[in-house]
Amino acid sequence: MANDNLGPYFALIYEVGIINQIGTAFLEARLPGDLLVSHFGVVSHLIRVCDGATPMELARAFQVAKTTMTHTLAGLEKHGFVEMRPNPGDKRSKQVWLTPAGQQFRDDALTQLAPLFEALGERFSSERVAAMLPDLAEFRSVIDRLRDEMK
Amino acid sequence: MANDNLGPYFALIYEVGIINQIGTAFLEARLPGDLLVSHFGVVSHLIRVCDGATPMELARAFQVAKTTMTHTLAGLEKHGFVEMRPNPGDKRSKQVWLTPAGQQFRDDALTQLAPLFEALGERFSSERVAAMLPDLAEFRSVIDRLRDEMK
DNA sequence: TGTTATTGGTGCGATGTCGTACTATACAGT
DNA sequence: ACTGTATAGTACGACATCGCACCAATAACA
Repeated sequence: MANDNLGPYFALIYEVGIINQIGTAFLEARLPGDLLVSHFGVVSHLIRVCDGATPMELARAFQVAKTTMTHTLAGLEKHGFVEMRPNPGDKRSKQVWLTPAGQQFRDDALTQLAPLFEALGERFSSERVAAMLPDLAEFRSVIDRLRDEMK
Repeated sequence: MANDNLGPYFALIYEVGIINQIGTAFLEARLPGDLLVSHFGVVSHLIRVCDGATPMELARAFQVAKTTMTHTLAGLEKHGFVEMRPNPGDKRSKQVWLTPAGQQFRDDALTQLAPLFEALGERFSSERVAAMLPDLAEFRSVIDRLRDEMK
């Protein structure tokens, strides 16, 4: 592959980086003071994917170091949004369970975010976004596997 | 807009976050020890877009805080990859100019990265990536403007 | 069963990023 | 010209993330 074809890959990395920056800043500006997108992400994952996940499962889901997830979970626990219980199937491990306060936090955040997505939807429809997702997800899956193989 | 349509937006943020994580880790693993993707990005920008850019232009291009760009540029300067000169048109400002060593750094990095993109290209063609770019760029542009308006 | 390698989680130090405050310069309105 | 406001860059402190080292528990295997 000649260097002339590298352009698109770098352009993708660039766009993804910028969107991530703006998106994170956008969301965090509408989240209660000391809560970050990472906190919101974990709570959402517990609701949408599976409650009672282990810290390692969460770290893998968000592709962050396990120490980072420990830190994020400690913050959520301090706010009383999650509860750490021992994992009945593995004494090394734990399970992360959402509390009612955690549910409430997510509901409130969604309410705060609603007007933002309202405005966004008028300029870039959710259908268009949905149409972009399969390719993005496949690309993510490809580099994810590539990463494991080159480990 | 009902909440059922929020899904795609969150999914996009999620995918973008993961791709950013994996992509950054991937690139950084192949960059000389203490150089980061942010350094590579700045040098690339100076080559591809415009040499002699001001720190603020760079900060805006990558959507990072200006203090972050100061830090990144200090690193590049310490390595002798860029040179800071006074901006002839504005005494508050500076200009960032690439040195031959900076050029060399970028060439070397691209060489290191080549096999990676080789492997990637076999599984996800640069044409497919190129096809994704217009929508991503437009989405980026939309949220960028939205951000300014809500400032 | 005993030994070794692997995995889940945490403590710790290093560092990248950010927000705030500050200085110097530029610009706008009078 | 003068005065208030905005902008470019930096210093500093706060903190999120990471890699490394470590321990406990599990898995692999002889």
